Parts: sequence; structure tokens; C-alpha cells
Amino acid sequence: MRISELSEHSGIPVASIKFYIREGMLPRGTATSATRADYGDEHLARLRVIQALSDVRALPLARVKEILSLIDAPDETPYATLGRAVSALPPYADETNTDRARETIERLGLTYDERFAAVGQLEAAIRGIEAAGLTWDAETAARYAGPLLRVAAAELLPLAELSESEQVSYAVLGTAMYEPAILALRRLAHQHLLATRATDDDM
Amino acid sequence: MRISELSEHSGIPVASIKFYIREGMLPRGTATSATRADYGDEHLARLRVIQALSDVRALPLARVKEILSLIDAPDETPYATLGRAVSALPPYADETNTDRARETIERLGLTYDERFAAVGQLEAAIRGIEAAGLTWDAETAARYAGPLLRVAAAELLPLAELSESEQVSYAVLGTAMYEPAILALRRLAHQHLLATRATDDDM
DNA sequence: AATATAGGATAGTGCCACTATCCAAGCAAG
DNA sequence: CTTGCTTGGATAGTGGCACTATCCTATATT
Repeated sequence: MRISELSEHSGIPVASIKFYIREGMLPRGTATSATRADYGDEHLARLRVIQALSDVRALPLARVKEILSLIDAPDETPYATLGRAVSALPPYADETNTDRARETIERLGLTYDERFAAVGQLEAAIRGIEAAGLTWDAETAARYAGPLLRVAAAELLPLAELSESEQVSYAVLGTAMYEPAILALRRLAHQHLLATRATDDDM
Repeated sequence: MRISELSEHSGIPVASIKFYIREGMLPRGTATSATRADYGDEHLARLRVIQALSDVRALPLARVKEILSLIDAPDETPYATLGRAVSALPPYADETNTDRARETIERLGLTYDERFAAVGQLEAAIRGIEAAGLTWDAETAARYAGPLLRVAAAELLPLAELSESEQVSYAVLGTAMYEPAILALRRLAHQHLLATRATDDDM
């Protein structure tokens, strides 16, 4: 496939493809002559991943780049790789004090590891909730933690069947890409409950 | 409070406060003379909401503005207001074809209303998942839907105690602001499961 | 009366994600 | 073989966004 064909198949302008190559997010095609290079299906797949992360997840390209490099060259353990993948996702918090998050995590009986980006993200989320005038207490946290632990456990089950390298890219991309679906389902559930309740008792 | 004091209390530069006023996101202070205006606690609270939506949620100011206007002047019904609030949140999808989402929604027994933004968001999420090479089928959807319906139901319960206007702002801000906490908890749950499992059987 | 500060309007800045222009080196048709 | 069209690759330019800096005028303050 030449670059123009890659552009047609992916729907991404040639200039943008060149840009992604320059940025190191997409490997160069294999040069067949001074003015021709050959691109394969892996380029197409990579382009679709970039689009998914950039458009659907609305991640800045710098974050997309981090995630891609994680898939290409994972860390020692899946645990560490997942940790770095999480740090590429919003909210981008560099909280120094993570007391609120720690309190919540420990009360829920989860593992507290301050190096894990999600701790700072939870801290930022809690501060945002309270800045907006909403409540975050043990009861609120428990409301979410139970069902989410169940979700997380169910998500990890099918992973066992994959090879280690597949596991990593599935975990990294899965963390990023299933989130919008989760949020959409929660919003739909709210609407559903409101709609059905409205016919019941006019709320 | 004068604008300089509002700036000190909120930590937001005077120039930015002026900018928010210009943009119509923050009401003008009540003018006491040609060169003085008075700001109150409601300005401080508004500023904190703007910060939470803008920084923690990383929403573009145009979306923040939509959400604020919804709180200030809600639609006829909470259902409609929530619908418009949802459309201010990512993923910003304008899908024309929402077949995949519809299939999922109907199979789960939820209400399908194509005017609701979350439908298009689910469609965009599904396309993103598949573009990234991941799976979305009935089984996957069911994995998420059960726990999330439980979350949604639990969230609506405490609403009953509030007045109607409180309900609206709580629903609008709650939809936006609890999401980062939910995602952080899911990420922490993954990490927790991976960490405890690793000590068990070296995965 | 002199100085400092506030409020308001206008223009400028820095970052990001492209996008347009150039150029030399092929490739294809006549 | 040669004339015109593409292509890959490098460089510079663009448009949008969220501020931010400057300016001016009218008061407070001393």
C-alpha cells in the first residue's frame, strides 16, 4: 500500500499521516525506492488505534504517544505497564497530598500504592466533586466501589486465555477504550430510571 | 468582595476572572461605583464549579458554559435537563447511525430514545472499542450493564430528599463530576486485583 | 493634589494539532 | 527519451482555544 492508498483506506489525510510518522506514532513504511514506500495492514490498524484514542477518548497526542509506546515496549510486569497506561488518562492530576484518596481506598479494603497514578486521579476527582458542592463520604464511595469491583473482576477473567503480550495490549487499550462505554451506560441507566419512574409517579 | 479579593480567595488571576465574566460564565459583580464592584460567595462557588469542570473534567469552556446555563435555567423536566447536560460531556459524537448502540440498549432492556445524547456516545464508544481491536458483544455489554444499573439506582435514591431545583443541579453536576471518581475506582480495582493475584499465583 | 488601584476594553501570546507549500526524485504515457 | 504528474519527505504556516498583558479612564486613598 502506498501512502495515498493508506490515506484512502483510513480516511486520514496524507499530510496527517506524514505528521504521525514525524511524531513517531506510526512507523515509516518500508522504502521500495527513493520515492515509494510500502505500508501494510499493521499501519492501518495503528492508525485506527490513534483515531480511537484521539477522537473517541479525546486524548492529547502526547498521551496517545505514551500509550502506543507502552504497547510497543511494555514494562516488566503487567502491573507496572497498567500503571503507566493509567497515568496517560485523564484526570491529569499531580496531587502531592493524596490523603482523601488514601482514606477512601483503605476504607474500601483496596491496595494503596501511592506510585499508582489512579490514586492521584481519585484525589483530584474527590476534590472536584467537593469543589462543585457535591458530597464524597464513606457511604458515597461504598455505593460505587461494590459494583465497580465486580466489573473489574469480570473484565480480568477473559484475559487469562490470552498470551502475555496480548494481555498487555488488551489491558492498556481496554482500560482506555471501555471507559467511554461505561460512562455512556451509566448515563443511559439514569435516563432509563428517570423515564420509567416518570410514568410511575410523575417525578 | 472586590475582584482582587475574589482572585485571592479563589486562586484564579484577575485577568481570568474578567475573561469568565466577558464569556458570560460568571455574573458581573454589583457595581458600587464606576470603578468598584462587589462580589459575593456565589461568585466564589461559581468559580469553583468552573474550575472543577474545566480542570478535573478537562471540559472545553464552551461545554462548561452549556452546563452552567443548564443549572441557571433548567429545561422543563429533569429528564430533558439531564439529556442536555449529557450532551455537553465527552465523547462528543454526532453519529448519524446508532444501530450498534440501539442493539445493545434494547438487548439490555433499557429505554431507547434516539434524541438522548448518550445513545450517540455509546455508539461512538463501541466504534472506538472495535477500531482499537477490542470486542463489544452482548456478553461484554451485560458484564457492564448489571453493576452500572445498580450504581445508577443507588445514585438516584438520595435525590428524593432534595427540592426540585436542587435535584437539577445535583443531577447535572453529579453526572459530570462523579465520573472521574468512578473511573479512578475501576482503575484501582484492576490494580488491586492484579496485585493480590500476583502474590497468589505469580500472574 | 498626588498617587495607587479598580474595572473594563482590546490586542497579544503560547500551545496544540494539524495543513499547505516546496522540492527533488521517480513513474507512466506518448 | 522526454514531458508532465505523483510521491515521499522536509519546512513553514494556520486556526482554534484559553488565557494574559497592556492601556485607559475613573475613582479611592493619603
